[in-house]
Amino acid sequence: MANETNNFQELISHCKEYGYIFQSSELYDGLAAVYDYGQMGSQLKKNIRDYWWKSMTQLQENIVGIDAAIFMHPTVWKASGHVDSFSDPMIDNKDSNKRYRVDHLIEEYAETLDTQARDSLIATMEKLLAADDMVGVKQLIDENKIKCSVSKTSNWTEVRQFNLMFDTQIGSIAGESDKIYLRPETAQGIFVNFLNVQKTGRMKIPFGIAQTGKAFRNEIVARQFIFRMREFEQMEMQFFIRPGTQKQWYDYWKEERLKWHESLGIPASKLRFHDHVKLAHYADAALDIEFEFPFGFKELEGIHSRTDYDLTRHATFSKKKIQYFDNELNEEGKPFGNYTPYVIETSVGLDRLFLTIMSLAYTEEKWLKEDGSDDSRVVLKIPAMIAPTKLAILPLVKKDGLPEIAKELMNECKGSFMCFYEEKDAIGKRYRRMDAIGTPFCVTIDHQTKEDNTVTIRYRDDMRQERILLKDVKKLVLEKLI
RNA sequence: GCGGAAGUAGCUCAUUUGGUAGAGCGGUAGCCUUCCAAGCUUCAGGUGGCCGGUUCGAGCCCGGUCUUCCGCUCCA
Repeated sequence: MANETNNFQELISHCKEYGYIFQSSELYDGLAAVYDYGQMGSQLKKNIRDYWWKSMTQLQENIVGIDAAIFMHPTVWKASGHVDSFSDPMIDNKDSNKRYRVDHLIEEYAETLDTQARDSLIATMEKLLAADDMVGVKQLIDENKIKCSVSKTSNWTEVRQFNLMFDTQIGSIAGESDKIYLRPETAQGIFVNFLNVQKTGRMKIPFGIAQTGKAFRNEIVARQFIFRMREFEQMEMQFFIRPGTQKQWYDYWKEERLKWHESLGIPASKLRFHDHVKLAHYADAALDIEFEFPFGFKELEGIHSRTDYDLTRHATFSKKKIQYFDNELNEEGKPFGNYTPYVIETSVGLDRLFLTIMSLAYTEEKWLKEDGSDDSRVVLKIPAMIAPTKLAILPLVKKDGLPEIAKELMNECKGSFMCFYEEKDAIGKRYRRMDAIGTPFCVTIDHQTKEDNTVTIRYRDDMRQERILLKDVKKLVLEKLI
């Protein structure tokens, strides 16, 4: 095509206009950083999820899937480290508008004091933080006249606790003991089920457990459309391995996952690895697979070498033994024996992958018609394999028996893939509508169909048309969906 | 969370000092039967984001609030 453009703002509008994504509760002016998937979007999202699920379970002989609940025992999040490290007390300076983590602010100030005063201050701070005494922490800042490094003033807001986990109550009596969290990651559902799956599935290491599902984070700033939402869906797999082999498996999954993204039609030039410099508390290696979004290279999937951190922590907190007996023989001819498996995690953001697919698919095309006038279209070049609607069935006119033939074809195909029937408006207009929602194939039944049982199939991406036998339509579409 | 900007029909936008809110596209129903949106006719969409204030009168002025965008901050 002569002219193609790709614009993020246009994409967002398009997603709404054609039923892909709506803002949550839009009727009530919306809810920040929460979005709903519409009639087209939910199907595309499902198709992406299904593709992932198939490639991670059905096509893998040593990976099985589970579906753990969102609600989990509160101690899970103590064991995982989220209760302690997922919340930060913050304070803002009203003059410079600079925000500080309170502990960092006080520690920085403490560095300027002599040893004795410093240790005393830090100890006081830690005591107050441990007791969640935010008023006391604020007093401590005031008493020490700690100043902002930018504005040099002590004009502070109150200390506020930003816990990234949402909580709610379970049971009929509200109280601290009933507080449960909405999971901030799906991974823990797999770790706490490690023994269940390993034993009932008679799994042998190395093996993996896959899962897709919602997770929730109370992000302070959530932006960039569905890139960072408060409620989002993860597709992740935890791969359990023998200690010492983590480097090898980390490298294996890193390459496998990159290849997988490329299999979805994502160009290699728009994907890259980004190694984490600062590692999370549980990891001994971590990287992101980044995609070049319209707003820059950002994380699409994380690959983490989580060591035995999670299983060990759950063993400690639950006071249960979480180990695996490895019957395979080592170099000395003896079984590897009992150990706590190491874990390689692959975790994709389904919503981010959705955004990736859409930002690649969204295309505005302009060209000159034969008579010299302008023509244009907006087309979603979603890979046929995951497109929400696969085939549009269009009688050229709505009389002369053409709709009857079309409906017969509809009945033949709709059991095998998503079809769309439309008999209104000029054929060109209908093609444009199908372009806009990303339907890869359109079949038009015309008067010639009645004579020789052929139809026109029209391809979305290049608008090419060819004449095929009516009876071959279903087979041809099915072939193109692989 | 802070600062800046914005919010009028599904979309893109008008409404020149405050005086009854319009158009194009899109949608609907029909005509026409045409293989790439373009003809004709019909109809339906807005308490001007929401709440309050000033005023005889507010889409327009003021305050608050919600949402979005940009920058900062944050993102175990």
